[in-house]
Amino acid sequence: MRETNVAPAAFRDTDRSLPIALLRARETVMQPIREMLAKTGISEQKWRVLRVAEEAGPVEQSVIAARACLLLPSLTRILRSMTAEGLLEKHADAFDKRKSIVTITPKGRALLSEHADEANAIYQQMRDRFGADEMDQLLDLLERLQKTST
Amino acid sequence: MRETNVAPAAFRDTDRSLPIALLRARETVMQPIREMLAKTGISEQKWRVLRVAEEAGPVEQSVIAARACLLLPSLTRILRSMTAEGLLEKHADAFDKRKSIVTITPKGRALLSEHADEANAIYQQMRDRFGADEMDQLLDLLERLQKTST
DNA sequence: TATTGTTATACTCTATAACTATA
DNA sequence: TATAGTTATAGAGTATAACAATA
Repeated sequence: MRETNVAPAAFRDTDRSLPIALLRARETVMQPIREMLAKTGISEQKWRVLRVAEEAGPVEQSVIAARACLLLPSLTRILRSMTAEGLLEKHADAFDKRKSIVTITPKGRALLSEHADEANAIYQQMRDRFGADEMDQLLDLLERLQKTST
Repeated sequence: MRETNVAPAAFRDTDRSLPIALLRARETVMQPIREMLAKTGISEQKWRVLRVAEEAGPVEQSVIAARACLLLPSLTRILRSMTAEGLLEKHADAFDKRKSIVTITPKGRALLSEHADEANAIYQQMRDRFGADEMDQLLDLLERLQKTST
């Protein structure tokens, strides 16, 4: 199946290592986005939380943590500062008081809106360079990977 | 071009956001690998450095930093502990004394070899679930993305 | 002057465990 | 007993700037 060369460790090239390839691709893709976020003063993680909160509507924290790829203790801290900034609101779930439901505020939405054009322009430029078909294929495959792994 | 809905922020679904999709995919893919690395006691970052050092042969630190997706100050610290552990060696470049060349040691190779089978088995299982064609397509697309972005 | 790598620093995230309160 | 989230803590990475040595 795999060819075992004279080299002691029989690994694929790192370009064909899925975790490494995903990381490198993400670093590349994030570069222009980081420049944009630097201007907003908001961190990558907070940006993800905002995106997820806007998309998911009022949801419990665990859902946000999972979808924004953050651990709950990290999210607790992040939410503390984001609610203080007025970007999000938290309130206890009426049916299960253990849960706290997070909702994006108008100010949070406004922050997203302010940068929507620039963010979409960055995406569009990447799509143009990479190719629209390739971009769609890549996103499809990433989505399918998630589904098979669940 | 893009449709502006009633919703204030006109963003794609986060599933179709390339940075978020890449991050989620990576988190999923890393799960079994993290379990493996936990047993070795080596961190994700060190594992990447080892993989890159083995693949690239003796190279200067900047190359390792770029290929392992680490900043130079982080790499400096990581290399300090990895050379102390005897996994890597560093020596000044003969032609350009500013550069320091990093080389993997037999002990470093041995560490990789010890886990090659398990790592490859994890990869194979993922490939079986996801589909061999899909996996190849995904890796091809990620590689092409890197090239167009350079 | 520019480049390679180191050091210093402040901030943030990660990972884990122990804890509170609800269920 | 189990679950949702918080707190505490240790370790590590990020990001930036200032620096030393070399080119």
